[in-house]
Amino acid sequence: MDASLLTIQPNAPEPIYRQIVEQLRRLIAGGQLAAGELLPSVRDVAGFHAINPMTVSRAYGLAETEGLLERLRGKGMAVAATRRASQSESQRLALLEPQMLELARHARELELPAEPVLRRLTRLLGD
Amino acid sequence: MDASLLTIQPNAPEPIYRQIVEQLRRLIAGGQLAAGELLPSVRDVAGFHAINPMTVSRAYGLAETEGLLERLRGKGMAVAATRRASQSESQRLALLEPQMLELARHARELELPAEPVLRRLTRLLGD
DNA sequence: CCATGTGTATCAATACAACAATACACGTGG
DNA sequence: CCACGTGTATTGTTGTATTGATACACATGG
Repeated sequence: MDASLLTIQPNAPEPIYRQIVEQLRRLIAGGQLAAGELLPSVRDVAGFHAINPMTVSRAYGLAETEGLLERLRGKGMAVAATRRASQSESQRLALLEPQMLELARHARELELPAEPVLRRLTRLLGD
Repeated sequence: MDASLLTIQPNAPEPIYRQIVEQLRRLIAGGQLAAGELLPSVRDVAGFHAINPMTVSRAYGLAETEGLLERLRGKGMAVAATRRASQSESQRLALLEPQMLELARHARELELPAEPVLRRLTRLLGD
């Protein structure tokens, strides 16, 4: 994996270390990061995105606690071996549930019917 | 309008004052809050939701700066008269755009095809 | 007139995120 | 062997944000 594959928005309200963790969670669940695959070093990621190495380290540490990554001493961090394959579609869909719930609530507050929302999302999902 | 119509989650990462502002923006855009309608006082909202009155005041102040509300001295805050009617459907849809973009990005990271996402959202939108 | 209800200015307390600069322990690989 | 590359613990600083407690100015309305 290359450091450029991570999307980081330094100005977002979401803290950087959490952006990284949640992005890793999705990339692993979706199978874009295979089990055993080596991640870029904290210094690589920090250098590429012009952020502090300790911020990346914090993200990696949390991801390890969560069971997403594992430490290979002397090598770096790798996708945990327990993540043998990408999760089922329904499991991955469940990860989107909170966000979809919030979107539905906002649409309701805007008095928006389902149809235009779905139409716009169809385009955005590239279908 | 009644203080109970506002949904507030004190434990959410999103700060309370911003939850209020954005909710007002949508309720006004959707027409659920008509122009001229009087809002509940800061102390009413604060008391009902067990939060600090200053937090509500801050939200009201921001909403006024944004042109959503206007101050009626001695009366309280009311929906700005300039908001004569609910916005057009496309304008309201535009307010959802950032959230829909983020959802699409996450779905892509999860390698989820459009179909199951749209199917689930169709249910959530109550259609 | 004045008690009551508005919003809010002000100051303080707290928490958090990010950065900076080191230093360290460890394993790899030439 | 040993230079190098891993991640990380530590300490301190900075900036920002959120919330809270208090007191105040103002207009209403009986």
